[in-house]
Amino acid sequence: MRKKVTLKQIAKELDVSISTVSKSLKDSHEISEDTRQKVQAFAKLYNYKPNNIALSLKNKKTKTIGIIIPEIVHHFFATVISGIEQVANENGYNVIVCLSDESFDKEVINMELLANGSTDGFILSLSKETQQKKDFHHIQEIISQGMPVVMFDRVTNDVFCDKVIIDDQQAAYDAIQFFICRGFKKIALLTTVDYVSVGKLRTDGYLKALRDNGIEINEDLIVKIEDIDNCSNKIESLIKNQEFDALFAVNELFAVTAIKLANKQGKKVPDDFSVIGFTDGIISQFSTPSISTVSQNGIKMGRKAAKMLIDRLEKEEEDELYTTEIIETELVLRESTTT
Amino acid sequence: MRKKVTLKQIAKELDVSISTVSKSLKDSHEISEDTRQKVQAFAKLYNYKPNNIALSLKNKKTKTIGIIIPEIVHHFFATVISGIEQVANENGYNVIVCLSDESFDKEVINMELLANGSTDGFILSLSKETQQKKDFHHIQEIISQGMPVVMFDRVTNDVFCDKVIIDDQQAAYDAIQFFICRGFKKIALLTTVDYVSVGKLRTDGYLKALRDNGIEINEDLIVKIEDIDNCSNKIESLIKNQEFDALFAVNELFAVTAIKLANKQGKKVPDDFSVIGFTDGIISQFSTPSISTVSQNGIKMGRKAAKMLIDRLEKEEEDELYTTEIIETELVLRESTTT
DNA sequence: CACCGTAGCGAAAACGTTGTAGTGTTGAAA
DNA sequence: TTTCAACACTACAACGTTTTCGCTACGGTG
Repeated sequence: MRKKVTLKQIAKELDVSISTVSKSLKDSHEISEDTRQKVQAFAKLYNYKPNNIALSLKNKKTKTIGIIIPEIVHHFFATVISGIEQVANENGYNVIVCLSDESFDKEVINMELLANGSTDGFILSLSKETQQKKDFHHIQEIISQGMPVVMFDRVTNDVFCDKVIIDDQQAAYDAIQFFICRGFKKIALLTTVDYVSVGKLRTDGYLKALRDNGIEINEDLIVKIEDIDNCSNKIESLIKNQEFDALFAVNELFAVTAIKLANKQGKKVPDDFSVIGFTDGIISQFSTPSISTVSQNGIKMGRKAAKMLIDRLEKEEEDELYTTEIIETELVLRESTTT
Repeated sequence: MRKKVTLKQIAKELDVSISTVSKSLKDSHEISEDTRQKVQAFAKLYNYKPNNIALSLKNKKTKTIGIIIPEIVHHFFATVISGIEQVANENGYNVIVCLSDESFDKEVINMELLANGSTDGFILSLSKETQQKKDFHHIQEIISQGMPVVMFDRVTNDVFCDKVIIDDQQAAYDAIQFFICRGFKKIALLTTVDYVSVGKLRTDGYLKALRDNGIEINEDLIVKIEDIDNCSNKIESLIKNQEFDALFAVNELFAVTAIKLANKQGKKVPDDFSVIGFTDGIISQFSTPSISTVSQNGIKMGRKAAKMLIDRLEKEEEDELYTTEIIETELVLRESTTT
């Protein structure tokens, strides 16, 4: 086994001081041509690479970004990570990923763990439980220690930091507006319970669009789903008992589930009603019919978030001017809407 | 801004030595009750937490696992990460994720970067390019430095280390056997080019099953796809020009694409032909018809891989006895196969 | 009074690195 | 002959932690 070689070992072997080795490898002009070459040759031979941990300790910089997300088995979050990783990589940063599993405690523990020297900053999306509790002291604490934080998608106004979001309300509004322009008036909504910030915003957009067009809001057409795993009966009863010509779902899982349940009842999308979902994931793309959707562009969100964080990390004077970037969404039309 | 407090600062503040502070916080009996309490109270007040980097440097352990995968926007890999993270978390480890983007160079660079002190070990799945080049020196190098490596899914026999795989050949064999038992004899295959190890193995399983059942192999029914983005014409011509009653695809993307293209030509799955895919991803679950598939259980693979790595990390005597764990697969039957 | 055990604390080394501040030698200018 | 700059190199501190070893003072024992 060939263990990693250190400066000290090289120094000992060549009978020079550690400083000389360090400087030689950095091509310092303080060191004679001769010694430099000797050291460099030796270092190359033994494949010397500086120890990151030692560098981190010395420089008080880890070149590592901490990512805290609710879960990774979720196409949107995976794309965001992908975007973050791209920019991180371009700038010589690594990413360390922690999953909160939608749990407040895990979110807190993970953040505190990473904050003790492991990362230079955070990019995070709040867990459901955190959003419900509205307890953000762990994030406040970390920010107050001077560690930059960028929040994305599931954010809160209670914390001052950089944020990257989409305009959820506007995006939902646009989707509904699209329906209305197509002549649909009875528009159903599949949404989450209100404490999920993005669900709430998308619901607001739905409501606003209806109101702006003078369409009466029918509470019977609005289904709020707490748990995706047993929502079937609620959706089924909507499809069976209510009359509507279009359906807007705040995520693609709701959308595809609705389509499947409609099929079971002999109703066809888009013939019997049109569907627009949210989040441009794999499901929307590959389901039959493929689903029209509000595309969130996770890659772009991730890239933007990483850029904001790194920008803040690399300029020394820290300003308190936090910005909120809004990533534009796009209505991607597919087979689930009639044209 | 309240910067993180260090032992030194506490020591100075309380006018004792650093050692005393350290020992007090560790409840050492060397320190008087009085001093201990004073120090602990102060530390709590200022929310002292030991610096991970300093600990890593001292202990030569980072409690971090490096994960190198081809891409993250891929349900299977995401589930594996999720599994790894679970076990890592249970054992006080963090995970640092690097994406190779299927590029050999990125794989090498990322590994070398992380190997310089950032991680205690690696869990990795080979990039396509690496499999093609068959160049594994970067992995060998890291293993020879005494850093444990666990490979999963896309592995190679040329490297000696722990591995977690599924029995790709057997799984494919079983799927084909299932078709044959149902009376299907003309079975088409959508697979990858041969250098992708898992694609090759699954193809082998297909061939073996046919041979074992005395069914002649018809090369016209085998389509090898290099690039998913422009494979449509190949698949279309298969569906149009060849006659077959069942189709086996080595991943779910191929499977769903085939179904969609069949629909376009007025053929229906499973009425015109049955389909079995590979990888139990979201697509298979939610497409219409939902797709029967060989489930890989990424979570289990991830958990197993993490367990193997951590086991090796936590026992000091290092043995050279590497094992290869085989995660059992499961044939999940859905709507794309007739019963 | 000499010796010893011990309670309570501190000094210092170590992990691997970098950068600043020396140190000693040489050769040339004054 | 003295002075001084240039050269080539080394010592040391620092990052934050843990741990071993050592020191001091005090009380008890013979």
